[in-house]
Amino acid sequence: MVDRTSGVPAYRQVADQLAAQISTGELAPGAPLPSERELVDLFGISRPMVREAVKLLRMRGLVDVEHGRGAFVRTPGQVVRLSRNRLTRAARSLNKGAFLGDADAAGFTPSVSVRVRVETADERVARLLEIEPGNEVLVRDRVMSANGLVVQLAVSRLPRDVTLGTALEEIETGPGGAYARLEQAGHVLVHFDETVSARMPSVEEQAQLQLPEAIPVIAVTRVAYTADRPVEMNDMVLAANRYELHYRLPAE
Amino acid sequence: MVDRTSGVPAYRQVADQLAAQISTGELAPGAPLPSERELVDLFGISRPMVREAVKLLRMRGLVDVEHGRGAFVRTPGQVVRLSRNRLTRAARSLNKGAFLGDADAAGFTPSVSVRVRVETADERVARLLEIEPGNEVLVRDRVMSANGLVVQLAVSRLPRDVTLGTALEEIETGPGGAYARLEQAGHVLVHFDETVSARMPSVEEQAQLQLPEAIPVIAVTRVAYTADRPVEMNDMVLAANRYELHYRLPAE
DNA sequence: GAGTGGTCTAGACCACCTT
DNA sequence: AGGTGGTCTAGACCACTCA
Repeated sequence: MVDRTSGVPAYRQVADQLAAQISTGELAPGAPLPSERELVDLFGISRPMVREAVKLLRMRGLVDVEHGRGAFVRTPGQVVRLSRNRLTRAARSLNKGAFLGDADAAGFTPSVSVRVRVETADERVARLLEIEPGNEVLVRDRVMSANGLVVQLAVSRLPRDVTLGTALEEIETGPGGAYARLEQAGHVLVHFDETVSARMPSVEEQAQLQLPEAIPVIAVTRVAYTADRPVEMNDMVLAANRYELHYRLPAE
Repeated sequence: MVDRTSGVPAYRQVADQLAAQISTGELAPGAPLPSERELVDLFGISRPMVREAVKLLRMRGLVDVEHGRGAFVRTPGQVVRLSRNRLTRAARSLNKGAFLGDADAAGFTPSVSVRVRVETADERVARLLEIEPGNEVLVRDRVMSANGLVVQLAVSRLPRDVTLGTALEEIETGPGGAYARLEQAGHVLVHFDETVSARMPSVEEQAQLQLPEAIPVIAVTRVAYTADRPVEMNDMVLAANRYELHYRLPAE
């Protein structure tokens, strides 16, 4: 029953009580919440207010609702740690690209679908690749899956003059991946810049990554540099409930 | 007016139409949405359904609602880029710690409130610091503000044997910050490990960081290592609408 | 005081899942 | 068939903001 004198909205009281039961384990992961009609009777409030309470729990990521079945305490998924320092040449030469390498390490069956196209650089792309807006860039649009589940989206862009006449314009870049082809073409990589941010997914990303509610995405933009200039940028989008990023920094 | 035959819920149609107007700029950042009663008349649906539509826009981060005033298109804030490679010794010796250094770079007035206490290590802390669970750790709990606004939470923990009898147990660690004191005490830092993840904030974090709706936090756990062993771990929580992290990785 | 969003009721019917 | 959640109505009153 809710306390009508406290000034706290009834639906918040219900949400808080259920949240407390979840955090104590009284409602364990996977366990069903009482049905909405049951909560109506239990707390003596109307169904719209019960639904408001459940919606709060959904937004906090505590509960998943299945139409026709019920509401269930969310079970935390397993997090994969991505070591970003794996981009180094030694590690690269061993495998066919960063993602397939991670697959070996984490023990899942990877698959990648690639689309290749040519675009003209917009303001942001031009700035990151240090070229003129409107210049041609090769775009490699990739959807990475693990065990059939989409887990990562990546779009990489390269100045067209770097890719012309190389396997980088093909679907299959060959052994060692895109970076190997770049170095083969004389573009020796010196360092990478990675910019990491987080945000809520767009509706398209949420659908593609099959994200539960209240799960943000990690957006990583990586730029690969030779001694002279940037030769590739890569926009990655990862489900934050499945990934964490790991960096090792020297104290120098 | 909504299309009753499409099968798409009325509140979604309203949300999508408003979202479209926002993305085209017809409703510019800062502009007020029509009031709920106006939307009732405009679309011919009930107020609960109008509110459902507006709630969707809030959850997508498109709109901020102010009680008694109205709903307004959200204005994107300015993002501060944190260069993580600034932890290197050369950069460190120039300033009084990472946060105060960032303040200089970004041109804001910083302030830090610190609380110091002693705890016993739980399972996670023990694992990261490579000590026994139950061992004493010194905890430095910090709230960082810029221009009076809380922008960062940080909790760092150090094995007690490292801090005993040093300024690390004081509120003020002195010039160069905590890392300078560590090295002064003979703990020469060799490298840092940073693990980056993202999630929705807890209710406390949301309040403390004054986060708008639908803004995740970036959680960074940094561990500082000497040649022998870890000597500090630092759990940082950043508002994802205000920060991005930048890492530079050598291609080796 | 008039307008705004916030809370709340008591229903109705639909869509989905299970047995 | 009988349970679940999803959509929807037509009201009411409260809390906040601004002129």
